[in-house]
Amino acid sequence: MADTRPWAIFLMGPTAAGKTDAAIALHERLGHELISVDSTMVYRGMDIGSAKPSAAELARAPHRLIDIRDPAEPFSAADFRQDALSHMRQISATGNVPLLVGGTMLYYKRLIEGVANLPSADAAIRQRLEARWQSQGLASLHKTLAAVDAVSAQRIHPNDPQRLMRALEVYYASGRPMSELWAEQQPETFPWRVLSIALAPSDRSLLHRRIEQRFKLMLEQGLINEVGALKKRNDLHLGLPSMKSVGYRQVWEYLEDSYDYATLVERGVIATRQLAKRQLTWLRSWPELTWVDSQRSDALDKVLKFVRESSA
RNA sequence: GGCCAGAUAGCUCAGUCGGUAGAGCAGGGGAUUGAAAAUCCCCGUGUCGGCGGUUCGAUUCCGUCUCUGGCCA
Repeated sequence: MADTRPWAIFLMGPTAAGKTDAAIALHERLGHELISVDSTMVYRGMDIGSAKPSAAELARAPHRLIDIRDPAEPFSAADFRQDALSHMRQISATGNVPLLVGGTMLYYKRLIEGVANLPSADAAIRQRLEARWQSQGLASLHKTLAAVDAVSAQRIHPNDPQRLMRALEVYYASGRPMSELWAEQQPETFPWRVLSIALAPSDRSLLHRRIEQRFKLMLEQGLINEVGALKKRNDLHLGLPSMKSVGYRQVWEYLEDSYDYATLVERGVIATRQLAKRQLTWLRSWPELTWVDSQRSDALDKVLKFVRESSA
């Protein structure tokens, strides 16, 4: 039976591979409407370090889900899913094609596969768990989890504070083990036919060079002032997801005199390389993915041609 | 020029009372359900600076040379 679902395009790839330029080209040439899939570009005032499209670019090619949160506010994969689905429905209803572009791979994953019916983050519970971690150690958290949710305790590594605390948070907030709530999640058919494209350089050392150039460019463009302004607000701190972002965290530490300028450059570049590596790990196992080598001079044409032919 | 301290993994260094060596960082691979640009797991052969000597055996001890710091002239 023919697949009658509307098309959606996922334009994925590691940081610094040229996704934004390709998305703008697709918007201008084929009329696709853009939805950002990026956990850092959602924050207002975080422009340079997140490599957010410029105001001029956004005017030419509007991106949804950019600048939708203050850096002090939380944003989650579940929030993303809800927002993205709503925008995708709107776009498809007008007969247009939603083009999702960005490098936050978990967001794509949860968008397609759905999320379990879990309680959302609870600051009070997290604070309590954090305090217990500090006073009694991680092993104690793992032991507690094993008592209330053996399945999750088995799955989560005892050294992984974030996931241990999340599993316990779910238990305390809902009174039920996270593994049970996961098991109740209904498998669903994603209401779009997805064309997945990975834009990435075939040569890792080239990606590393681009990452270094781009981080230095961000510093020239005023990244330190950008972070300085956020720091001056006094309500932000390194514990927030926004301030843990690549580049922001390192500049923050530099501004606190944790290290000198040369070290800032080194750490920023390293953190970005490691991010790119994790993004590539996601991509390698992504089903039905078409790779386009971003270092080819005709990479943009390749993407356009592929999209035109595949989703016609 | 003299004296002293170094020279070991891509980097910083530990170590071998003589039996060919291991941490951190970097790098690579993987996981990934309301923090995900986060968080976590796995992966360590390298003329132990060169050349001689002693020794069954030298990266380790001795000599010498080279280089790099520091101090003295």
